[in-house]
Amino acid sequence: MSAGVVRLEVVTDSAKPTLMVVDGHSLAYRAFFALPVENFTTKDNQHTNAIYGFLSMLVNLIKAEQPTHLAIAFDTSRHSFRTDEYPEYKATRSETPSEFRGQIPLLQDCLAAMSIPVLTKEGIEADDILATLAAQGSAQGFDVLVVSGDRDTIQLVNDQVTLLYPNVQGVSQLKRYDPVAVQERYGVRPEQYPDIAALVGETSDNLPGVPKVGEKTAVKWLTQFGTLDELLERSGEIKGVVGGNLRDHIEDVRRNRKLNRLLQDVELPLGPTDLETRPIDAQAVRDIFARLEFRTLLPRVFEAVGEDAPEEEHVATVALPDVAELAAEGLATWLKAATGDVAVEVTTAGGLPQRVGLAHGDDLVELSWSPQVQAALADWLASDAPKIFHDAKSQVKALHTAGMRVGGLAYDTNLAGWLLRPSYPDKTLADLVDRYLGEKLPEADPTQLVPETEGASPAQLAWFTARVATSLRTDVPESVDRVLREIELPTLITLADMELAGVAVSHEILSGFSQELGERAGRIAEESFAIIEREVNLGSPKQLQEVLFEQLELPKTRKTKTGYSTDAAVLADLQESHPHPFLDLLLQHREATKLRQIIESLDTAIRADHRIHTTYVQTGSQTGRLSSTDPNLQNIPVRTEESRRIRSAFQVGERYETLLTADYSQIEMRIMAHLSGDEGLIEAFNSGEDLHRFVGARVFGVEPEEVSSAMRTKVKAMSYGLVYGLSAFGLSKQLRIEQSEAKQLMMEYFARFGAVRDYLRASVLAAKEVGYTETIFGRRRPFPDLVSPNRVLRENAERAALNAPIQGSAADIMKIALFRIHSDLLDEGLASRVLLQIHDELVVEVAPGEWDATERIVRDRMGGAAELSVPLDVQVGRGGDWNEAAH
DNA sequence: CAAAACACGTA
DNA sequence: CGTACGTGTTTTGG
Repeated sequence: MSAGVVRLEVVTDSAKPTLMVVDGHSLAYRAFFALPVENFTTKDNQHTNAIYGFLSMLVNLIKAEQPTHLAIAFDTSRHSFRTDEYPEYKATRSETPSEFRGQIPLLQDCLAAMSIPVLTKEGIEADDILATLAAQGSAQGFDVLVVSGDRDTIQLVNDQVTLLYPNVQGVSQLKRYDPVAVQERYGVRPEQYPDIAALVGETSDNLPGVPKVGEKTAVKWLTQFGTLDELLERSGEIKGVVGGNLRDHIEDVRRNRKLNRLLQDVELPLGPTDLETRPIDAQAVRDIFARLEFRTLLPRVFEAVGEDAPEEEHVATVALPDVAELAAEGLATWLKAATGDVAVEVTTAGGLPQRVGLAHGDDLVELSWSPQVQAALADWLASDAPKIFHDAKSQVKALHTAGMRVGGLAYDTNLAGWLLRPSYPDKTLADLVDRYLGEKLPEADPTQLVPETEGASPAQLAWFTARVATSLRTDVPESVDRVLREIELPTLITLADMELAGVAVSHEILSGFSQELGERAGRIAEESFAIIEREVNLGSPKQLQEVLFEQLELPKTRKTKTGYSTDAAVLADLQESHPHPFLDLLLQHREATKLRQIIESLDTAIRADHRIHTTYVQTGSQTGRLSSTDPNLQNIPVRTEESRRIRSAFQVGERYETLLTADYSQIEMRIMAHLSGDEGLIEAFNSGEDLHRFVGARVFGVEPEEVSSAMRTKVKAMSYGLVYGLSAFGLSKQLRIEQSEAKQLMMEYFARFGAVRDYLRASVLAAKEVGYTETIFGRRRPFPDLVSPNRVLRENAERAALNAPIQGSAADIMKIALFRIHSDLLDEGLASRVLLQIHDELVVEVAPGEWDATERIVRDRMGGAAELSVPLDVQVGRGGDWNEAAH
C-alpha cells in the first residue's frame, strides 16, 4: 500500500453488514439551495456549494452509520421512462440551474477519489437504483440505509430498510424513518405511502391529485377501505364534493400510482456485495479538494473513515531562498545580470524608501536606502526593465518623493487579484499567497513586542509577489490582462502623483463655516427641545422614534431592522401629511450637523503643506471606479448653495494660477446609446439638443420647445433610472406619481427608445450565460447570483449586472483620459497637474501661463478617450476655487 | 471595545 | 422594489 492511501476500515458491533445507498442528485440539490454560494466559489469562479454540502453530509453519515457497503446514485437527465409514459412528468420544474449541473461531474470526481461507487443508468432515476439496491440488499441479509430527499422512497422502508430523509431546511439534519416512524408521521404503513401520494398528488412532479384531498382525507379513506384498489372500486360510496372529485380523477390517481412506484428490478453493473467500502486515494482526494478550495473537509474525511489525516504539506516549512545583503557597488552588476521580470518590494518610513528587496527567480538581494543605493538604482528603476510589485502605489509614491521615477511597471498582483475577483477583498499579499499558492506568508505576530516568528523580509516578499504573479498570469483572461496593462498600471502611476500633490484647502474658510453651523445647530436644537418639552439626542434615531411615534403620535413610517425609519425622505413625507414644527427643525438640524461633520473631517485632514492628500483606492469598487478615503474627496457636497461653500475652501495652491474643472456630461447615457445602438438616443446626442428635452419631446410627442419642466424632470429620472435597473415602483416613488403613471411613462419611453430596453435585457441574459459582465474595454465582473434560486439575491444581481458594464465603461474611459492627461502634462514639461478625480470630473491645478496648453490637453484626452457612436461631451470651467471653477 | 445599524454625502 | 462608494454617530453585544 502506498503511503498516501488509507484503509477505510469499518468496525460494526453487529455481524450484519450495513449497505448505505444515497440519492446524490436530490441531496446535492438541497445543499445547493441551503448554502450561500458566495461562500463557496473558487478563484476561477467554480461554484462548490452543492459539492461541499453533499460531501459534508456524507462524511457525517459515514462517521455516524459506519456502513460496510456504500454507493451513490445519480439521475442521468430529466428524461426517464416516466417522462416517456407521461410527458408532463416534472414538466413544471424550472430548469436546473447550470451552476448546479456543473457541480455534479466534480462531485462525482470527488467520490471517485474517495473510492465510492457512483451508479447511474440512462432513462432511470436515482430513486429506482436505490429501490433496486435496497431490495437486493435486504434479500441478501444487509441492514439497508436509504438516504434520499425524495418522498417516494418512503415506500422502501421495512424492517430491513431505514430511510434517512432531510429535514425541511438543508441537509445537515436527517430524520430516520423506520416503519414505526413512518406510521407516526404519515398515519399509514410505508408501503401505503404511494397510495396517499397518488391521491394527494405531487406538485413538484407535476402530478395533479384529487382536488380538495389532502393527507388527512387520503389516510382516512385508506384506513377505511384497506387498499387503494378497494377505494377506487368503491369510490361510489364516498359522499359529497370530494367523492365526486375522486370519481372524476380516478385515472389521474391510477397514473400517479403507476409513476410513483419505484423500480426494484433495474439491471445494475454492481450488486450490494460489490459495494464494499474501499481504501480512499488520499492523494487524489487532496488534489481535488485543493482544486475546489476545500480546506476543512480534508481532515473530516479521514476522521470519518477512522484514520489520521495524512501529513499536510507543511507550508510554514517551505524553504525561503537565502537573501544576500548588497551594497550599492554590487547592485549594478546584479541588475545587469537580472534579465526579465524582477519583483520589487520597497519598505518605507515617513513616506521615504527604507529598504529595497529584489527577487529574480530564486536570486534574492536586499539593500538599505542610501544616496549611493539611490544612484545605483535610479536608471534601472526609470527604465523599461519589467518590474513586478504588490500594491505598487505606496511604494511608487515613496520613490517619487525621493526624486526617482518608476518605469517598466509590468505587473501589480494587488490589481491583478482585484481585476480577477473584484468582489473579494484579497487585500494583502498574504491573502494572495494563500489563495494562489496555497502557502502561508510568514508574518511577524504584531501583538508581540519581540515576535517569535520572523516575518518575511522585503526580498522574500518580492519573491512571493513574483510567484503569485506567475500564478495569476495563468488565471487572468487576456481581455482582463489588457485592462491591467493598458488602463490600471498607467492609472496607478498617475494616482501616485495626484495623492502626492494633494489639494490646497483653506482652514480659515472651513473653521469659520464650521463655527457658524455649530451655532446654528445649537439654536435649532434649543428651539426643537422647547417644542417637545424635553431634551433628546437629535442624532439618535432611537430617541427620535420615541419623540415622533410615541410622544407626537405621528404615523409609523417605513420599517427598519430595529424600528421605524427617521431618514430625510421619510421626514419629508411626514411633514407633508402631518405638518409639525419639530419635523422641520429636525431636518434643518440634520443638515447643519452633517455639513459641520464633513467640514470638521476635512479640516483635520489638512496637512502641514496646507493641502489635503486623499488616498485613492484603486481596488475599491466592483465596477472599476476608484474610491477615495482619508478623507473621501469624492463626496464633497454640491447640491445646495450653502453646501457649495465647502467647495470654495478647495483653492488653487501657491505658485499656481487657477483651477480647471472638466467633467463628462451624461457619460453613462452616452455609453448606453453606444452599447444599445438605439438610433433615437444616438440622434439625441448628435443633435446638440438638450438630452432630456429631446427625449421628452419624443416620449410625450411634442416639439422640444414645448417640453415643460415637469415633463423634463420625468424623462430625466427615467433616463438615469434605466442605468440602475429602476422599476415602475421605484420611478413612481421618486417622482411621487402613481405606479400606473410610472408604468405608462416607461411604456412610452420604450416605445420610442426600444433598442435601449432590448440591449439591457440582452446584456443581463448574456451575463447569466457566461457568469460575468464585460465593459467596452474588457473589464469583467462575475455575477454568480444571477442564477441564484433566491429571488432577492437574483434580482439584486440583475440590477447590478445591468449597471456594471455602463458604470464600468465610464470608469474605464475616465481612467484612460486621466493617465493620458497626466502623461501629456509631464511630456510637455508643464507644471500643471491633475489633483482630483470624482468619477466623471477632474480637477486640475494650472500653473501660470499654462491655461491654454492644459485646457487643450484635457479636452483632447477626455473627448478622445474612446470612440463611441456618440461624441463624448466635455465641460470645462475655470476659477480660483473649486466652486468657482465649476461654473 | 468592536461590530452593526442608521443616516447621508457624492457620481 | 436604484447602481457604485466612505464616514460619522449611536447602539448593541460580548
